Amino acid sequence: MTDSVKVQGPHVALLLGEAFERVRRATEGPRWRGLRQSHLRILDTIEPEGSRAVDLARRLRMTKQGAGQLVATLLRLGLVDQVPDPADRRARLLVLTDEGGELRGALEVRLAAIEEGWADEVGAAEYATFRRVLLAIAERGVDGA
Amino acid sequence: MTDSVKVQGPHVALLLGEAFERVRRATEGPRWRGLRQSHLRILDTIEPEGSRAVDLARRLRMTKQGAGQLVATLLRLGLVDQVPDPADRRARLLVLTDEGGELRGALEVRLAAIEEGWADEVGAAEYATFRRVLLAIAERGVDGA
DNA sequence: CCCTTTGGTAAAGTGCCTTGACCAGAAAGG
DNA sequence: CCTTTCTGGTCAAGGCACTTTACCAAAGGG
Repeated sequence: MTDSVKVQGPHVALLLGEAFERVRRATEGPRWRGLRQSHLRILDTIEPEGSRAVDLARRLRMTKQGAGQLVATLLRLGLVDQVPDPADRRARLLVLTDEGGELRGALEVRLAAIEEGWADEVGAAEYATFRRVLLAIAERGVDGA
Repeated sequence: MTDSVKVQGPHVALLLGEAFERVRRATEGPRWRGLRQSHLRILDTIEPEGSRAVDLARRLRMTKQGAGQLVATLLRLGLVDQVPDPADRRARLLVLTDEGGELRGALEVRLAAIEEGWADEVGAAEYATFRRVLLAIAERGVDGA
C-alpha cells in the first residue's frame, strides 16, 4: 500500500541514462587504454580461476560472438590471457594478466573515489540508501521485462 | 565529513548500467514501434512549441548529424513533423504529431508504472531518497569529468 | 559588403553488437 | 562402438547508432 509517491521531474530512464553516461565518461578515454564500458565489464567479470568466454557472455547477456570480439581486443592489448581448460578440450580459460589486473584495480579505485564524492555531496546515509535501492533494482529489474 | 561509507559489492558503473538496461528493455521492442532509447529521448526532449534539431543535439550531447538521423527516422514513422521556424529561415521546428504525442504519453505511463513497482518493493521513503540522489548525480555528474 | 557564425544536409567510416553458418570436442543413448 | 545431440568457439556478413569531413544557405555583426 504505497501512498502513491507521484514521482515527478525527468523520468527514470532519462536519469539512469544520464547518470550512467557520467560514470562512463569518467571511466573511458585514453587514460583507460581507450577501452569502452563493455570491455571493462568483461575485465570485471573474469573470475580469479579464469572464466570461459561463453560464461562471460551469459552473465553479460550478450552472444558468445559479441563477447568473443571484446575478448579479442583485450587479448590484443595484453590485458587477458588464454589458458586451455583442463576440464574441456574445446574451451579456453581467460585470465587477467598482471597488466589487466592493474587496470581493473585502477578502475575500482577510480569508481570508489567517484562514489566517495557523491556520498560527500548528498550525505552518507542518503547515499547508502541510494545504493541499496539501486542494487535491488539492478537485481530484480522490471516486472514486465 | 563523511565517515567514509566504504562501499562494497558491485561498483556503481555495473549497477547503473544494469539498471539502465532494465528500463531500456522495458521501453523498447515492437510495442514501441521498435524505437531505441535514443529515439525516445529525442521524442521526449521536443518541446511543446517545437524544437530545432541542433538544440536537441546539444541537450542530448551528440552531433547535429546524429540527431538528424534519429529525427529522420521519427519523421518517416510519422511521429514528428517539421514546420518552418518563423524566426530563422534556415531552421525547421520539430513538433510531435498526435501519434508521437500518444507514444510519448504511453511511455510516461509505462515508466511511472515501473517506478511505482520499485517504490512498492523498497518502500516509498527509500525510493524517494533514491530518486533525489539519482537526480543530483545526473545533474552534477562526476568531478573529474 | 565581407567575414564569421550557425542550422542543416550528404557521404563515408567506425565500432559494438547481432544473425547465420560452421567446426571440433563432449555427453548420452542404443 | 557409433550415432545423435549439445556445447564452446570462430569466421563472415550485416545492422545501426553514432562520428568525422565536407559542404550549402541563411544570419548577423563589423
